[in-house]
Parts: sequence; C-alpha cells; structure tokens
Amino acid sequence: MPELPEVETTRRGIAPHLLGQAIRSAVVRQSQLRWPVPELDRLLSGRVVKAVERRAKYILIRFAHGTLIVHLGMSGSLRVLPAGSPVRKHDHVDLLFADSCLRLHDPRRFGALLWAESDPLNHPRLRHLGPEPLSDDFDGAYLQAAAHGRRLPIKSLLMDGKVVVGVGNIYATEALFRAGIHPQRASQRISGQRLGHLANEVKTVLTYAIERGGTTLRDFVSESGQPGYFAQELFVYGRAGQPCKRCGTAIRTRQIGQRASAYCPNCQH
DNA sequence: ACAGTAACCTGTTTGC
DNA sequence: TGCAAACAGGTTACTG
Repeated sequence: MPELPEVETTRRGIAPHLLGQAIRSAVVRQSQLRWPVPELDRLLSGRVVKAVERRAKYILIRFAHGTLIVHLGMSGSLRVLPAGSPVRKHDHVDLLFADSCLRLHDPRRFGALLWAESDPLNHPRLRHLGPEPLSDDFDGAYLQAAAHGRRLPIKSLLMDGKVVVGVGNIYATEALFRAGIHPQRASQRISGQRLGHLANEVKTVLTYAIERGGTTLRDFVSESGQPGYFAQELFVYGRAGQPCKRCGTAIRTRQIGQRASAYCPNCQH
C-alpha cells in the first residue's frame, strides 16, 4: 500500500470534499476485503462527515455516531469522483454525496473498512500501535529503548507497527541509507547516536515525501488521480544493480523479513 | 517475549 | 511469442 505519505496525501485530498457533507447512500459491491465490510448504507445514510483524520496508515472518517476506519492495504486508493462515474473492476465501495462519490478501489483486497462506535483509537486494530513517526514521542531515545536487547534486523524493527507506525518498505529502506546503517544490522548493535540519526532521517524522508505528494508507484494515485513525485528522488529503493548516487557502488538487495531490501554495500554498515 | 514464516489476493514483470 | 514463476506498497496469525 501506500505508505504514510501516500495515506496522508489521500487524507488531505479527500477531506475538503467530505467535511460537512451528508452521505445520501453507500454501495458495497465487494464485501470481502481483509475483513468483512460493515453494512455501510445502514450505518451512514443521512450522516454528516465531521472530520477526516489519520492514525498510522488508517484514515478516520468521523461522524457524530461513530467512525469509519479505512485502510488501503497494498493496492488501495480512495478518490473523489463526480456522481455517476463509470464503475471499473475492483471499485469495491462508494459513499455517495449530493453530487460526488468517494470510491474505494483495491485490486488486491488487502484493504479494510472498519466501524468504531466509540473511540476509534481504542479499536482492536489500532489500540496497540506505536507512536507516530512525526510526533515528538518518536526520537533517538525512544528508538534506543525499543532496540535494546533486540537481535531483530533494524529494518524489521522500523517496520514493526508496535515500535513506530507508518514506516513501510520504501521509507525504511531510504531512511536506513540516509543514516548509513545496513538494513540487516541487529538492532541492539547500533549505537544510541546512530539510532538518533536514524530517527531524524525517518522524519526527514517522510516529511519530504508528504510535501512531494507521495511516491509514484504502480497502483498509487492521489485522490485527484495525480501521481506523486518522490520516486525520482529515491536513493536505493527499486535501484538494484544501479550505481549508488553517493559513491557509485552497485546497489544490492537481499531479503529481510520477507521483503526486498535495497542497500549500498559501501555506504551502509 | 522474541524471531521467523506463511497467509490473505490480483496484476505486472521477468525469465525460460 | 507464450507460459509460468517471481514479485509488489501491509498486516495478522501461527510456529518454535
């Protein structure tokens, strides 16, 4: 899926179209996503959107009587379209407003729609999540405490949502390059100073990617259908075999925690 | 508690 | 050219 910058780009894009608007009806064409989709038409008809927020990679669409929690999985996208736009394959869910439509498209169906009657942050799927990477709760001292005694590769630690949310394969890969840390290094064998550097690079790369509207990926388009512009600025992700932009050494990849992990064997230790 | 792996599902790319 | 294998942004659940 979209990682945090793509989710935040989506949230910012759809929010102004939804705020204060009443839902006329909802259509569920495919209810088998990651978990069964709730009966949205019954839950949402006539209800007004009060806020559109984000926690981790979940988008929270708040109403007076509860919150619709949206996760885009690996291949999901949310777009605001004119009412009556033709339905494509994998257009699973529509929320219909007076003259527009919020549409969930998700070929792989790893996405999810959940309903929370009370505080969505207490929903079982959100309750145990770690801090937001761009908050003050995530810093070098926090990362040092999280890494203490852990033999797990640092890349896997960064991608563990109980440690910190929103850091997926692309941005974990990029932050580790920028911090000069080998993705497979055991977490406990990295100095506090280097972990501090890493925490800062996570913030930097995510902040910059959000400014640029996310990374261009095969299936990702923002709510307006425009691709992001971060892809051309990636240092190592997706660049296996190509020269390192810093030293010229060929970028390598290896599997870490079942995910392809690109790194520069000269710049990262 | 921790670390590693399989699983969910479909589309696209790669390799023979 | 054709077909099958490998691979893709994420997260949960199971194993030892």
